[in-house]
Amino acid sequence: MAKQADSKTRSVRGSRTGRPIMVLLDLLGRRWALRILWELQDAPLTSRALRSACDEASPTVLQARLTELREAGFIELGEGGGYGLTPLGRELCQTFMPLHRFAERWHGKKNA
Amino acid sequence: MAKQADSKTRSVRGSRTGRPIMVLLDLLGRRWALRILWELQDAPLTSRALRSACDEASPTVLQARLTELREAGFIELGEGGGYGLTPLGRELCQTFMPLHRFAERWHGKKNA
DNA sequence: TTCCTTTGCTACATTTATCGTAGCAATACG
DNA sequence: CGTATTGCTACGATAAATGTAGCAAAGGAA
Repeated sequence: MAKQADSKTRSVRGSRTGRPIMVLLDLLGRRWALRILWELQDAPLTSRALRSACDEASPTVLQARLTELREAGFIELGEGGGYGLTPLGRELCQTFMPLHRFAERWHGKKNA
Repeated sequence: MAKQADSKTRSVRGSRTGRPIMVLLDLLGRRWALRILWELQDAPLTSRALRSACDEASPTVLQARLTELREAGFIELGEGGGYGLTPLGRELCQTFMPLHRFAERWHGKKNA
């Protein structure tokens, strides 16, 4: 019931050095990855609720990102269903929290 | 000598709400976007040096990201050539700095 | 001038990623 | 049984990224 691309054979894509920061930047630089983490900050969401939160992004990509982020240890699938951040994932999101304030100021400057 | 896609007609892609944070997450969630900002942190780089720093990514995408990040006001093309962060871009990078430490710890936990 | 190098940037064909719609199996309720 | 959820997948169409090659402009030498 799973495809679950082999994380050993799958190349890192865009980061041939293997340096952790590059691997991370590459992983987070995929479509919807940052957004997914962002949407899970407040509370766990079911796959379908997450899809709604992400502007009805196609389930194909969402599922792909979900699998990747799960393999990375940032999110997990709860027992009663629904995706949530792991402690590690929560740490990661803390790093991006200031981004919100930045985005607001940035938007202001653009329309200045 | 430029194409410079019209930033008024181009849709936001993946963020139909228009909320600044979503626009930002979408912009940064494109291939090589985060990496480019990261590589420019230390010092300005020429387009070719940047390409080398980014594992020889294709100049097509790099040029696309460069244009987008420039329109966003995060980077700029210096007079004597070479791309560098704007003050705003530097602020943005400050947000991602802690990511480096996180990446190291993350890599450690993965191979635990 | 001519030659050589480097700059930012582009063309084009191929490959990969994502989209959008539909639907599956499993589970749970009635 | 039906009906509604859950996570997840198939598949054809479209958009994005790759890899190789090359352009025009600018700056040195000679």
